[in-house]
Amino acid sequence: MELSSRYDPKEHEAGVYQRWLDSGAFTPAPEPPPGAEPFVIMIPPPNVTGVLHMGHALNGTIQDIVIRFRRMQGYDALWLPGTDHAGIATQAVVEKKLFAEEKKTRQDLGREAFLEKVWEWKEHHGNAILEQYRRLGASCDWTRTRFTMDADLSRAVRESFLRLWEKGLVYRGARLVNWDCVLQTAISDDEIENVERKGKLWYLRYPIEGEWGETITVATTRPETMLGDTGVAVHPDDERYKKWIGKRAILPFLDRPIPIVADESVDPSYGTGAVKVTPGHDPADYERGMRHGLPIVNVLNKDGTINAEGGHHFEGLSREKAREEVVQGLLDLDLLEKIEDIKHTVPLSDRSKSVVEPLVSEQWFVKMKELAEPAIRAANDGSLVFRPERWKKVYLDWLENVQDWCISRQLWWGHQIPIWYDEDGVPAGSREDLEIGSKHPSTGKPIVRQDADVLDTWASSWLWPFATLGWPDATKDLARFYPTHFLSTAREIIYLWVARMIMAGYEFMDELPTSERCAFSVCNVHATVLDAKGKRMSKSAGNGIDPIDVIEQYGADAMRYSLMMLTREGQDVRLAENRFEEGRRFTNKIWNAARFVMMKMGGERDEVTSATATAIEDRWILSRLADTIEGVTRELDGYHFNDAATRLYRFVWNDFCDWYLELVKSRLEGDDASARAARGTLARVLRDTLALLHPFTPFQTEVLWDAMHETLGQQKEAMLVRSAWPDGAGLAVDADAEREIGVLQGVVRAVRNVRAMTTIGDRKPLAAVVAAPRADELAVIEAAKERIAALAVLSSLEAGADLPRPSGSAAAVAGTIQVFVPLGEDVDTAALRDTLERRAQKLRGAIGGLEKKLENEGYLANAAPEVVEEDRAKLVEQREELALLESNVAGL
RNA sequence: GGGCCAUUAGCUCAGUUGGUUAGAGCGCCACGUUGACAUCGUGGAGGUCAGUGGUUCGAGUCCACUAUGGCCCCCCA
Repeated sequence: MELSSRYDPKEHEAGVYQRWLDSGAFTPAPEPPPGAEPFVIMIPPPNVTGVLHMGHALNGTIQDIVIRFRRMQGYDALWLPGTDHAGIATQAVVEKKLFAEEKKTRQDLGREAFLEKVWEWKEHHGNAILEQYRRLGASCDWTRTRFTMDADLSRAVRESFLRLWEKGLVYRGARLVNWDCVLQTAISDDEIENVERKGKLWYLRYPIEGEWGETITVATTRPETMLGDTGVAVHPDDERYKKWIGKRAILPFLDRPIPIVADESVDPSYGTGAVKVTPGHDPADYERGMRHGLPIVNVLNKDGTINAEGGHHFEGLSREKAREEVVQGLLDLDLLEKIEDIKHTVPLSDRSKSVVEPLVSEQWFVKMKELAEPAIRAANDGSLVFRPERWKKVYLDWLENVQDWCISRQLWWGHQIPIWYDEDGVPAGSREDLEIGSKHPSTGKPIVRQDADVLDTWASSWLWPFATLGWPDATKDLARFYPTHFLSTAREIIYLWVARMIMAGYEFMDELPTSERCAFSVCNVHATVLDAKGKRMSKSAGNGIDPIDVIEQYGADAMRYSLMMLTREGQDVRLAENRFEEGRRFTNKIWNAARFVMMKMGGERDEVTSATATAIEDRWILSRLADTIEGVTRELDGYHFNDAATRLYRFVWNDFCDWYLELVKSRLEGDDASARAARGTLARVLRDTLALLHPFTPFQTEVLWDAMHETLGQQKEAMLVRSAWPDGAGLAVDADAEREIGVLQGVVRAVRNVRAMTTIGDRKPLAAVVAAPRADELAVIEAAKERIAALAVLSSLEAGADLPRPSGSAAAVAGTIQVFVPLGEDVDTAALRDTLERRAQKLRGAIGGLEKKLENEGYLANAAPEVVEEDRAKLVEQREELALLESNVAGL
């Protein structure tokens, strides 16, 4: 195979991905291989309306690395993909489209026809984001792709709802909920964003009944809600108002007498110390109203306009208009005491960005307290581990204070609540659809309607880990792949999704032993991707980087590698587009190193192991490889992606390319034993390196894997995606080799150092003299003479224990070794002296510090003996080095 | 009000249980390269580790407080 000198991802990515698909590499074998443990990841299902953003790219890369690593390790690995129907978001998209194209609303079409439109949209556009995951290289089992509105998942949703209903954990009640007036649905607390805004505090005067001219002043940020007031509350100990407790105020405009009650919850120091009580439109007032038996008056229509309860003056006005009118009206009646400018937080709906109105309405709720208990236990007993660990606290705080979950939504797109009513409104839950007119199962009266609401989207996604495997049926997949092992997600949905999945696992997988019901055992909370200025990337801010653009420009592998180099353990990352250069440079480096190895494979080669290798550089690189395999495996086992990526980077670039390839080049020409061993070593290192890199850069390594087998004339046992993770067989860490190459590197660097400090230049061959007083080091240098000469560009190398410095030479120091290099006529010795003197000065500082430390009795008494020993040895070395440096300066 | 995270080289970030002359990549400077790679090689300059105080023989690392930036929860009618 001819490989171009640059790696061009576009040339390969699509083809490689297709070959993976064709080979079924991502799909677990029908029967698990003997002894293979399952390893399962469930993708956080993106919204069907979604477009891949950097967060997806990051999280997709993390999951793909884990699943590819486990697959190569021999696990029965499954990464199950899918999408979420995303009730509000999807309905909004289709409604918008419908209006833009046909000027129709969903009501114009009616429920059934509208839902057809949504399905139509889903069939056309619903797979876009999954296609984008493929571009990333995601090794999902696409044959198991699920959608939360699929028939089987819908059945699971219905089953779970009815089980909770039958257990009494689902109830219907009139409750204060957060109402989105634009989308006209209830939304949960978790879908609200509180935003600080400038606002006003209006002081309203309410006349006291039967006390001519007396008023009580209340302060409010929402004057229009006074139309729904059913009381005024003051603190029981507030001297100013004690006299009014038990009396009634008269609500302006409506002339409704409302009681003045005493309530501990009122803060006498805020506002006037008197609070209007609007149980229909304020959560705190709702509580107060309940305590004092105050009636609930709802003055808002579902679209946020004032209803008949608000009186004929205001009926039909929008919230904003009503506010103006109320204020003006009070002004006219001289009942507006004053207006203050304040800052306060306003609840906005995540979806519509409109101000959320608390209002009382009939909704379905799930009792959460009981469900939360096992989920709390799971985190405490280690069944569920968070990475980073600190998210455990966030998770527990929420669960320990969890509120009942408002699970109904007034939408059309979603799982309709499986409750039917007879003519008296008696509900019946049913797993099968009940026909209108059929008999109610308990009352026997005709069924007249199904509950019109649908369930919150999370009511399906909390079942994701097992509903996707066939639950409630006892399928083979469910038995084989549940519980799952690794979940990676964004921090925003720890409450919304993560906690609920854990709860659902314990609640619905009750046939399993408790210890196996935790839906997943590791929850990885990945980094948030910020832009170069440290702002969150978001569509609305327009500061996002499109991963597909990055893939087009840099390649998927480069993007993946860059992301792994940049993000560490969930620490937020600032990302500018040029950050992807790093990954591109690295993938190109790998490409060219592999290309070089293959070019040199033109002759015989021998199998080489740490035990059979003789050449020092072969022993060394095999030692480095052994260490790298061990390290990368350990880091990936611990989900330390950044550390694993960094180790690979160092190994490939520094050890292999910068040193090993340079050292081995000259041996590759002939066909002698040395050349055969060199080729064997290269082949071994390349094979294992490609395998280690594969989870990070899957496309490129697969291409090179192919090319390598072709070049080596080997029968390929499998595509890389299905090949075994390197086990280090025949490799061992070789401390002697590492030390010896260290000596060699020191001498080479010393020569390069002199060249760089002078104007000698890198190409002029030099006759170097090396003084190495230590016998072991001298032996290494003698043995590696030719290699050192090649790397340092030397015409000759004379080495001895105590060689004198040739006149007219400069010296560089590597530990106790001195390297003398002849200086040309034109070398500026003064500048050289300055540089050396600066180094000597730095070293003197270090030595001074060490000396002081070693004279310190406290240190000697308290520090670990080996630490002290190390410092002593270091001091000796540094003194020697300094002495050498000083003599060099003097000898210039 | 409560909590979490960050602050280390011009930029983006490492620095594992307290003990190296505090590191990497980019950028910068110098030198080099028609045989794997200019998406390259070699070397160099550049940091009072946000501040103050404490614990300790010893603090980038542990504790307290402060400052700046960011995030989350609960609240004020």
